[in-house]
Amino acid sequence: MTAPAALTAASDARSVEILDLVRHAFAEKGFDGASMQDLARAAGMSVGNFYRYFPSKAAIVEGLIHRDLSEIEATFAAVMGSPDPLAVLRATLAERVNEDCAADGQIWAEITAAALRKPEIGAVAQKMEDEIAGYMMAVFARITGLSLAEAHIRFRAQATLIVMLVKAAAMQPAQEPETRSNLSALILRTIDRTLDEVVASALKG
Amino acid sequence: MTAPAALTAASDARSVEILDLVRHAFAEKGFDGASMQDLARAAGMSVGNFYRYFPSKAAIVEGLIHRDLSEIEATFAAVMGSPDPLAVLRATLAERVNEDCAADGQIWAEITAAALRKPEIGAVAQKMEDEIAGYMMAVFARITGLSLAEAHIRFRAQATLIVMLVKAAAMQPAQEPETRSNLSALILRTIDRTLDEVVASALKG
DNA sequence: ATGTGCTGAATGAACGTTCATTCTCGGAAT
DNA sequence: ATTCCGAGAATGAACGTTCATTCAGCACAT
Repeated sequence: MTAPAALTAASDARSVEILDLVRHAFAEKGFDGASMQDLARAAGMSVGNFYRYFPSKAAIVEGLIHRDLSEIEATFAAVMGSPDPLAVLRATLAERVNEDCAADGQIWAEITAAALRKPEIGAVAQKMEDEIAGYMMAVFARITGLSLAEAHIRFRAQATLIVMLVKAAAMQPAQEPETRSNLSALILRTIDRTLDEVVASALKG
Repeated sequence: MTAPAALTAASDARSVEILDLVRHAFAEKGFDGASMQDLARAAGMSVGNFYRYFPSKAAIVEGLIHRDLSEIEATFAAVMGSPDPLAVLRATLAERVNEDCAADGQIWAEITAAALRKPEIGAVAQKMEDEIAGYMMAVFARITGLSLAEAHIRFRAQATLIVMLVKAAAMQPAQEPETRSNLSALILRTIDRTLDEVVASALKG
């Protein structure tokens, strides 16, 4: 039983490598715009071999989403593991909003559009956003001392808004540095206010 | 000279009709996903004739953007023309955030993605967002009594954030009605707070 | 007859996907 | 030490489809 397991593990590791190589090409040309030939070339292999790792184009998008999700999962694990989760959450969000990652924005824009268009991708993307909101609400529960269920009832909108803001910030096109930094600052202030509201609402209610 | 002008005018009117017919098909299949055959069928005409109105796919996207922009222009004209611009602006934004127009969200997602990918579309989209922000800043100048130039310096980020929030709200996927209305309410509260900040900042400084 | 507006079949390129084939190479047999 | 084997990695040509774009020809008004 070790042989097949090892094989799958090796293949999975390779898939992750391929996803990293392919990501840029996908972001640049879009879901329908990037051909399998393009993607195979980006991965440094032939078309046929490429199909051994991803049986379809949609599978690549799903792979990219899962990869992003597992990164975010790790981030939230760090947040939850820290002694001051709220501060770490704030810092993490600040970093994400301030970093000028055009590539991430491009691919998120593609995924957002594809999610609204193709139901199979929409389902995966929806699940991802739900899980992120779930992590965020878990942090809220931890901060406020409320139960997870209570936090889900009270703070779902806040969690969704924050995710939405981070996504929207990443999808913003390139601008003059000053304009951009003013906007980033305002977005961060908005996020901070929303977090303040979560804390305050818990103290009151 | 009247003949060509009339022809162009008639052709422009027809183009607008076609854009309305085509919009839905474009939103459903995306920029690369929608074929010229699809679009011609949606417009109720032959492929060849369709090319007489739009010589390329990018031209259609530009047309859609211009059409949206002129609608928004009219909306802002109404805002500026009213005796209480701030109240009308608030009401207009509330309406836009609450209306569940999945079609608009889909096409905005497509345009956002295409804008990040194709520079020619990005330029047009950027110009559109700049103009919208410009209208909003004009409203801010009117409300606060500041000069247009001063409003541009002070409130560009606020204007951009509000546009961003409205766009993001439209691009949100379908959800349970309660979740959705909670989110809409929070987004509106965030917009209102941003507008409050504009007013307050003007009183202070 | 002449001009005009429109059609939809034709064209060649490019698409996603498949598959017959070749290459690579670690270890079993000699 | 040499040969051979087989399994999985990799190839790229081929398939049927669909794409954007063009244009010869039709109907109809003048």
